[in-house]
Amino acid sequence: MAVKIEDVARYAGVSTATVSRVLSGKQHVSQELRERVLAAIQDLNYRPSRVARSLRIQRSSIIGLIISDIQNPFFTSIVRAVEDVAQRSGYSVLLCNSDEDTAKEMMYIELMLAEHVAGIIVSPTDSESDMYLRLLEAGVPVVAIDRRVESVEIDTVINDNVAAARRIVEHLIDNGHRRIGAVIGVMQASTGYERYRGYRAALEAHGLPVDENLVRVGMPRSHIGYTLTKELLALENPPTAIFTGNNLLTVGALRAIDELGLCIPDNVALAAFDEMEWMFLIKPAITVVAQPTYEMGRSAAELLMRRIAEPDRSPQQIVLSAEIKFHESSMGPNSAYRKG
Amino acid sequence: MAVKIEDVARYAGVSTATVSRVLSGKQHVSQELRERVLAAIQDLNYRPSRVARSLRIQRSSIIGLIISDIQNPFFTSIVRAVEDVAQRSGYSVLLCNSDEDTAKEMMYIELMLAEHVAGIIVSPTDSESDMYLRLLEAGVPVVAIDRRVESVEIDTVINDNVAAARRIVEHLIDNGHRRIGAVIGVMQASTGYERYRGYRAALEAHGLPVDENLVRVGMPRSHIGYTLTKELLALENPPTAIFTGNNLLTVGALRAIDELGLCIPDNVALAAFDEMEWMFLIKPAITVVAQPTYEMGRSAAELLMRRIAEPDRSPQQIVLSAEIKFHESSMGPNSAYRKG
DNA sequence: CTGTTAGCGCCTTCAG
DNA sequence: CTGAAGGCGCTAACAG
Repeated sequence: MAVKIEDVARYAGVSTATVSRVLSGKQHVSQELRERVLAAIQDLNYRPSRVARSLRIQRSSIIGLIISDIQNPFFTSIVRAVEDVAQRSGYSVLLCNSDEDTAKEMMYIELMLAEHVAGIIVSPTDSESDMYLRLLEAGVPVVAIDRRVESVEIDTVINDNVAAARRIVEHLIDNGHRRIGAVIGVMQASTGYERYRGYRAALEAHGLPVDENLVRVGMPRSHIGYTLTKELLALENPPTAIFTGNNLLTVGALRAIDELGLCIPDNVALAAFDEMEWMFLIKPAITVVAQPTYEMGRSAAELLMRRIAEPDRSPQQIVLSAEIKFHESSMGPNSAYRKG
Repeated sequence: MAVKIEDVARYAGVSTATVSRVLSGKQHVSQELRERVLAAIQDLNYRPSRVARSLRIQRSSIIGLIISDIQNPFFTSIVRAVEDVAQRSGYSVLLCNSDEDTAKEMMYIELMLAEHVAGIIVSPTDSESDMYLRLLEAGVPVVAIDRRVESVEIDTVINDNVAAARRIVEHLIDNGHRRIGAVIGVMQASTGYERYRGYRAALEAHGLPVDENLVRVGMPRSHIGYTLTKELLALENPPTAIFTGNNLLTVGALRAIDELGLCIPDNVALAAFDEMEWMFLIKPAITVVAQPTYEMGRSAAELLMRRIAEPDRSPQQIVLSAEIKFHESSMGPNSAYRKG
């Protein structure tokens, strides 16, 4: 091992500068020398040290990605998208899980600065932190994803949760539902609150009353979804349709409905925020909001690449819209979907 | 920006060596100087460059993780586990998706060597490649995860697929099933083949015939699972139970069963390899093999840490066993689960 | 215990 | 178009 640029230069009978120039391809090198160098690289199986390069040019070929938890299916697509884009542009991805912990997130940011990363994509834990200001001052391109940062103007890519929730609830309304329940995530995360707002907006736009008794809020865990759904369906006058605002809540809702021996959508319709479309695969009768998570990651990564290439542009906010998916047949009046 | 060790040294009135020693904590520094240095670090907000350090010591604080696809739920837990362990030991994780593509995997390995990573965890695409031999020769610790490498003796952490598949099929047999179908992943990946072997072993151990007509093999995609399951259930003499060897295949199988209006487990029992236990959450009547994916990742990462600390030990194979999960009620002697 | 010094491997002016 | 030479920021001998 340890074949370095100097070895290649000596082997090819040129200077290290020439080898470097051939490698970068930025400057002209005579045909002959170029070939000799290329041959030498081949012969010696030379692999330029990215570490040395990073030190020299004061920037690594790594981009940092900070999310709250890779085990959250929502983020896996984002990670994948970021990796795809990064790879295509010659960058690698350093992955960190912040667990919604501000201190951890700060630590990781410090780490990335120490690694001289070319840029950072972060799903911010704290919308008010001044951490991001310091990052910008450090001159590192940063893109926020999925959530807004209030304290600083920063490049951001988010999903239009309000509109998506509104559209899916309107879809239920269009199919004749008048009593629509909601099982949604706690409101402290902006996403939960925004989806609740979308739900309300849909009802109000259609002149339907908002019955707070039909709205159940809880931590996004499947057993919570199960309990809340059972509560809704046990009401004297239960909803004919339920909107679930989160993947895990949907899992629980499905179990509850199954257990009660009810059919979807004949006995009760279900419309869900579903990052993975897994629920949809299993029960096509469910209407889902397919969040453009991959798109979000791609968009964020591409924006970051642009910022790395040309910094000092004014920050940009990209708002993506989600897609509603459902089986035509399963929502019509004569749906044949049966329970076994 | 750009506050370096020299600045700290000057500010504290010491040499860079002293600062370095304080930082590493490896050597003794007088109380007074140590405090002056610490204060200087604080005052100047000094952040040591990991890049320079990596170049100097010829090894970065990064470990590489190569999996086929982070979007595969099986790998997300592994990634998370690796990240947890790495972080605890002061390392970061460089994540790469090989997409089961040998060329891509090789490229990533090259990349990691260029980044001077401290070690690599890889889910090998090709069990016969000599790529890993070259890695070992390069002196970089490597741990294979989830799949074996045949060509080289290498540290490995895998799941006992044969035993797990066998046990879950035996569980079906214990509950009275005699005609058990299998929907499993293609055999080129060691996991698919091993699960098939486990299936056979269970049948043979109980003196049951292996009817190859009841074994369907395909790519691990949900629509394939759907088709294969439909095929099985359309047989003149269909199986009373089905073993699915992969998460996505299970998704498809569930849809097929649902669509045919069949109940689990009354009409047809389902036993599945299920990394996420999602199927289980949705339909508790399914018996699942809960693979210890997080454990696998943790185990692999810890092994790697050990190898980084003390290389030149003879390779080790760690085989983890999976856990069978099912609802007592649905499997008990009086349960509807029993056949006939 | 502390300071001096010589690189780690590469890029990039600056001369030629 | 090419080569020589000086760091990038840090660590690890080696002296003192």
